[in-house]
Amino acid sequence: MDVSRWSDALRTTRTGSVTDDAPIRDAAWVARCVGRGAASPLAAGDVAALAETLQPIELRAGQSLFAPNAPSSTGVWIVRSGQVELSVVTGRGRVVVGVLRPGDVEGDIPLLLGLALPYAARAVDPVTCLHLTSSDFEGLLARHPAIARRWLSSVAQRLATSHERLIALLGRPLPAQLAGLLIDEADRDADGGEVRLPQRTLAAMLGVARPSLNKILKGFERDGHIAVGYASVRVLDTAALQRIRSH
Amino acid sequence: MDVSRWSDALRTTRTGSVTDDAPIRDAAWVARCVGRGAASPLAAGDVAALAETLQPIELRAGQSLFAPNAPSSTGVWIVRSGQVELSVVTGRGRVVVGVLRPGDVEGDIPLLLGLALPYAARAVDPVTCLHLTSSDFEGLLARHPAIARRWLSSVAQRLATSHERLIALLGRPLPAQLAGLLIDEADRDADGGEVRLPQRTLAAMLGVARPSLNKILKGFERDGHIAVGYASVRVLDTAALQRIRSH
DNA sequence: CCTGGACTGTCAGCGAGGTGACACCATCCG
DNA sequence: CGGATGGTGTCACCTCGCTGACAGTCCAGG
Repeated sequence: MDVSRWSDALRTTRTGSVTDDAPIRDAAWVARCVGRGAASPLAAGDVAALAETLQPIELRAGQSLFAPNAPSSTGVWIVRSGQVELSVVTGRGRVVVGVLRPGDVEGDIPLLLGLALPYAARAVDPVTCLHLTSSDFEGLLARHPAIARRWLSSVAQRLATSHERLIALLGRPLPAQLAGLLIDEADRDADGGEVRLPQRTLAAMLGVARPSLNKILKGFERDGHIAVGYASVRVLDTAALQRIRSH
Repeated sequence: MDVSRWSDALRTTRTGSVTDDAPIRDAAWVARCVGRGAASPLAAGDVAALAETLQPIELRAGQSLFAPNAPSSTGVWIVRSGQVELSVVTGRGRVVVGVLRPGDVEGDIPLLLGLALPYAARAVDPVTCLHLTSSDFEGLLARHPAIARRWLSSVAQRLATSHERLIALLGRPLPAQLAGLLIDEADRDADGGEVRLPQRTLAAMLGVARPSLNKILKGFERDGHIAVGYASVRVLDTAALQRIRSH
């Protein structure tokens, strides 16, 4: 069990060089990733303000970003590399709400609403995050309307994804659910089509027992739709999975 | 089957009186309902701009607001009274994504993202909506930062609700799911504790067969936790349901 | 190189929930 | 007032996925 706090994490220092442009590169990357760009382009000033406030943080595999129902907010996290698992322990075992990939944002909703998140965040593998403190985030939103507008797109996107997930889970047989999950996760993967998560986690994402999931997985593998490896699934035939997804 | 378009609906006219203050009342109501007020209070000018653009629309029970995957957006809907059901027909029957109550907003996400909604919206009972056209909505966001900020809170709230719903559904036995659903829906009800939806709809909200749901419902009724009526469930013992919800 | 911890593969038995069908009741509307 | 529509209550049968367990496999760290 990992009870480490984010404050234990290595907060990388950048005092080495006056001409270090890493902050600007990070800010530009965030500007590309968060929300839809077309709606509201960010001006140079917006990106510069981001660059000033973003703090890179490195996390080891297994380390936790925040605990469930943490009373005070820990600020806003933007994943730069690696995977972060959002999970809840319920009556019957663990449930995974989602897995953050590079470009994903977390921690802004509790700030906007003044509520605590019901789930915990844990690094699945070594992770680099960009971090905003609560006050920096509020300052950015208040002083940079373009950023606020982009953030609106970002949250809207997450809401649409969450709705799609609900639809994909409700009242569908397990093979259809799993096919949908594999398609979505493989699609979000950086290099094409590999889902690097243990079956235990995949099962928790569907709220399902691991043996049940394993049975379906092996079935897919026998039919040549996927290749199952150690803590990894590679999608070979997306079209076939799409057929299965629609029952 | 109802194939009516929203344009068929009665668009109530308000040309009768010069001193008609209904638009202002509606706008003030929207200002109270959409997003968290504390974060960003709306100025008189913001409310006035809302009042100018909000168009009241009446819908009969069963009428549809928009079809699934409608290519062009139909604008933003804010429910003033009545209930609107959001549903998808999947491989195995119908699934209800959510039910809109007074104060709920729909149709803004496709505008913000340029995507179509995968589900259909249908009035469950007679409904009054306030409607914003796409361009009016975009104008409001662009020219009124306070409204944009409030809208951000509104979308964030919906995202938090959607996450909670995922957690409440994943890997939980049906009685726990149903108890959670009844608590949430009764809580959102205007007068305390009655859920005015047919069992068919409740079943579709959980992605479950109606007989299964009926069995659990009757069990709850036998134990005195709820009273089951015609197209309605009254919650009598919230504490008992909460106990069941947590498995 | 070896050992511990985590992940995978599989099984038999069981119970929750799906299926399809049918009788009955409430409400609405002509 | 009487029929149409749609909601409720219930059943027998059967499938799917859960339970708990155990053996095999991978791999990081000492």
